[in-house]
Amino acid sequence: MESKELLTELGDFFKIFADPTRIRILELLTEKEKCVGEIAEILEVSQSAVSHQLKILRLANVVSTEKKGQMVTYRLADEHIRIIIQYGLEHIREEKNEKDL
Amino acid sequence: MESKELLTELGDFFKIFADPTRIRILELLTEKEKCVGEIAEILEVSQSAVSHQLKILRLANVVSTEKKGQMVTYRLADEHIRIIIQYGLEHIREEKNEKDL
DNA sequence: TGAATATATGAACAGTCATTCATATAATGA
DNA sequence: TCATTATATGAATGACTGTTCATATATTCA
Repeated sequence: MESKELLTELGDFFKIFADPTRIRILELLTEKEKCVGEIAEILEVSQSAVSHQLKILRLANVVSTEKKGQMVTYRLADEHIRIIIQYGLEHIREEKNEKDL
Repeated sequence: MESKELLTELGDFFKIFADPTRIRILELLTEKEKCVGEIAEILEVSQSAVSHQLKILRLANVVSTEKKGQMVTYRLADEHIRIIIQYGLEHIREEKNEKDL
């Protein structure tokens, strides 16, 4: 059995993905890096809300940033993030299929 | 890009794992099925709190149950759950290793 | 330098959620 | 049937969190 502390950390890690705005941002970045304004426009979420969520993703080391002039580009920090999202999507798609039988 | 609705569902799915008590229960069931009382005792969480969380896991189809007399045995519903927990654990272990360099 | 654009952030508010407490339901055994 | 044991659940509460609004910071360009 893993320690309570480690499992709490694991819970915190999954918390990152447990919000519609954040996971939409991450899935969007799966395709290609994007700047804040683009993300806000594509997802139709206010610039402020996006920026707040990006900060959370940044602090969790789930995205990395690069400043180009006055714009800031965000991208996924590593391949794990992509894989976890993909696996989660597969899971709920299978769940949906099972319901349809 | 996936639909807003699907990604919100995905967020809800990850929400299941985003709580210390729930993920501790799930990780405990990774090893072997257990009844409510055992779970509460091992994790040192009140019977009521465990039962409330088990209900959430049940409704999310993440665990399944079997009643034996007055006891109710809980087990992981499918292999996906085990895999997701394992992958998440690997991720945060790697993260820890990177910090140590 | 001043205006415009891009991003970040603090405070406040509303909604969500996990635990506790008390109690209900259900099954067993005497 | 009555007491005991195992589990479930509703209400209340405190804590947490995502968005909005206003504003700050930083960069570019005229």
